[in-house]
Amino acid sequence: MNSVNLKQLARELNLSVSTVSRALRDSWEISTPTKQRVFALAKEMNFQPNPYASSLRKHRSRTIAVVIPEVANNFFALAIKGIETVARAKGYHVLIYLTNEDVAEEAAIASSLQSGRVDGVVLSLCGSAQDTRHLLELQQRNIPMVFFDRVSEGITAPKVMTNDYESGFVATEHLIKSGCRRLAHLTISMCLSISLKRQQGYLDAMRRFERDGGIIHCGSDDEANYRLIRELLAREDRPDGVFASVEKLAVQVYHVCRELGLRIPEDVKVISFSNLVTASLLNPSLTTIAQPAFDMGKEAATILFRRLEKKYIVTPEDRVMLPARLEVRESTGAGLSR
Amino acid sequence: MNSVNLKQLARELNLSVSTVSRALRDSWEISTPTKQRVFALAKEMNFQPNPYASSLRKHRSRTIAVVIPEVANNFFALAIKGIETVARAKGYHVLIYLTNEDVAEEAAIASSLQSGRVDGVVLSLCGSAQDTRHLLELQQRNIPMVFFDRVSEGITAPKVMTNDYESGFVATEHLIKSGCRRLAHLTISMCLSISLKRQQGYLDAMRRFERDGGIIHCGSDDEANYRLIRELLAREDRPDGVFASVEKLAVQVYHVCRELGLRIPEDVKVISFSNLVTASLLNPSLTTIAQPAFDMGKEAATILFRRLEKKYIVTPEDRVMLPARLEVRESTGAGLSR
DNA sequence: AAATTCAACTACAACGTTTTCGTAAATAAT
DNA sequence: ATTATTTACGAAAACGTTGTAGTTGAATTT
Repeated sequence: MNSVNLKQLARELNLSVSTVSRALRDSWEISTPTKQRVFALAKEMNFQPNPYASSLRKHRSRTIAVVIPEVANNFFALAIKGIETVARAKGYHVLIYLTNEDVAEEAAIASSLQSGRVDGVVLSLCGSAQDTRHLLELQQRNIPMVFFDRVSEGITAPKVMTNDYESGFVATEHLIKSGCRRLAHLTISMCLSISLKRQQGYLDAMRRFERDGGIIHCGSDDEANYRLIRELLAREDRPDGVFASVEKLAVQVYHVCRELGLRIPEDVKVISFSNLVTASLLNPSLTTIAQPAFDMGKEAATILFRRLEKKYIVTPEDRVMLPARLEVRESTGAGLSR
Repeated sequence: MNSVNLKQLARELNLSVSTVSRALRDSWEISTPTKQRVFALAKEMNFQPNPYASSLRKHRSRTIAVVIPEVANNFFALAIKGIETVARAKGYHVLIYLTNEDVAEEAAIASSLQSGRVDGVVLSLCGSAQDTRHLLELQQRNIPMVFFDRVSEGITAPKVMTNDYESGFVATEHLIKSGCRRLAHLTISMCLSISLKRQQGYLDAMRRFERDGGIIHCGSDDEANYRLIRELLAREDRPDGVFASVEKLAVQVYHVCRELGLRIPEDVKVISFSNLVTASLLNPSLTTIAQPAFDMGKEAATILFRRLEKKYIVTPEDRVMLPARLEVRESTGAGLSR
């Protein structure tokens, strides 16, 4: 426990508690010599104001929450880094909550955040069935929220996202232009707007270039996903191009291809949304759509702080779009020389 | 703001604030019918106790801090997941702080934690020069700490670590038995005990098997590291076996080898401490020493909570050792068939 | 019948800050 | 010289919860 408090400082200095408090906040009501005495003693006694007393009194915690589906994923890890960087620069603290892609956990977390523990929330939705009541309740408590990447269309709040539709289109187009005839799209959720947009980009590109192909609906169970992908690639009429909406699925495609003896890119071309640092070192290197994860985190946090400082008014159509980048590599046929 | 509080509940129920408080904590002093009335109304009004008032009064925040060098790294990401899992199960909240491998930032964070904001800290040291005064100060404030992976030898606190010396020895031995004659060890810090232990394992294995080789001291500047590694591998008498102490450096070895046209494992064999999920998919797949990151996080958090519940007495030599696993893959010559 | 115990509640202070409202002395304005 | 203003501080009331120390009225014991 930190036991040095204002009262002790005040006693030692023959001042009142309020004077010491004001002096420490550099109030103009306090004379310079007094301030100096207070600062000196506070430093000497290593005074640290009790954040809970302060939060209680001021109704502000200088703390935000980050709610994400998982952390062992370079995208979210980088986003956290972006958020934490901005937050610490602003003197805020960052609480982290993992939903593990489970809407029930997400709801429990949202509910616990109604207590006023945090001044605001940065979040990315989980992929399981989206009932957003728990988030609406948070919003009704006037706790500002900012979404990033996996946004909710049903909630009026700032959203930081990538150009998912275009990226889905471009990814598909790239597969087609690399010579694929039968495609498959591996998606992670039918509830997330980003998934639907990527999927729509895929479908539109397919129609535009008159190709065939289906959509495989994967979930959060890795083993089930593996079986689905294996089944897909073991079929007689297997696709010769696979577009994975998240890197986890692309990794599984690689494993399945190894197991089935399929060559990438000769037999199957692969492209994926991904922020893997090792994409270029994979065998073969993986063509990716890389999102600016760190910047998305930074941007989301920046918007949140602007809201907290009341310098920001939320409009219904309030979104920032940070574009993803296509990085062409061997898995779609580039530089086949080995 | 959450404006429904005990006072409002009490007024509504014609009870005193203290009775409502006790009823909600299910005290035996309150009759069952009263409790039921209180519970019912609390639920109806969606009452959430103010955590800051409670923390102020009880001198306990039900919050812990996790202080780590970085998050965009599978080891730390998994450790966070382990910590968060245990913490949430215990009803605790997790604050996250990134030191970015900078001891000054680490000190600033430690200092801010002296305020009593958290009940305890789980931490892994940064790799830059270790002056641990800031941590000792935290300890003097009676804030329990538990180290994991990058522990401090100078501080009496529980430590969760891997068998770094043995792993360093085994990794080196594995390179030697794979046919390497000239080795090199890439280390990240001369201040971290884990680095020194891995290095000592390397040195002892070298002496034991009578091989030559040096140690390259890398830092936190990626570009400088790249130059160091490039210089090492461009030399006439370059090593034919490289043991990287962290995955970041192994990835750079791969890049340098590409650039220089060196073949792995034919020209250079590579082994690294790493938790990369894609280790087996790299070109060639990377032989790793994998640490049980998730379990280390869980274990560290578990110990911390035992301390917080006073069910734990710290002894000077208080450490849990979770063994790392050697995963042999192509980068050290296994299964050369492609 | 008086004293004791007990069950079920209430009053109030405390936790450490911040903020509102004063107030005394010093200075300036009239 | 009197009043107004300014400067520099203090007293006390919040913030919402919890713990200690009562206070009832009823049940039990003596």
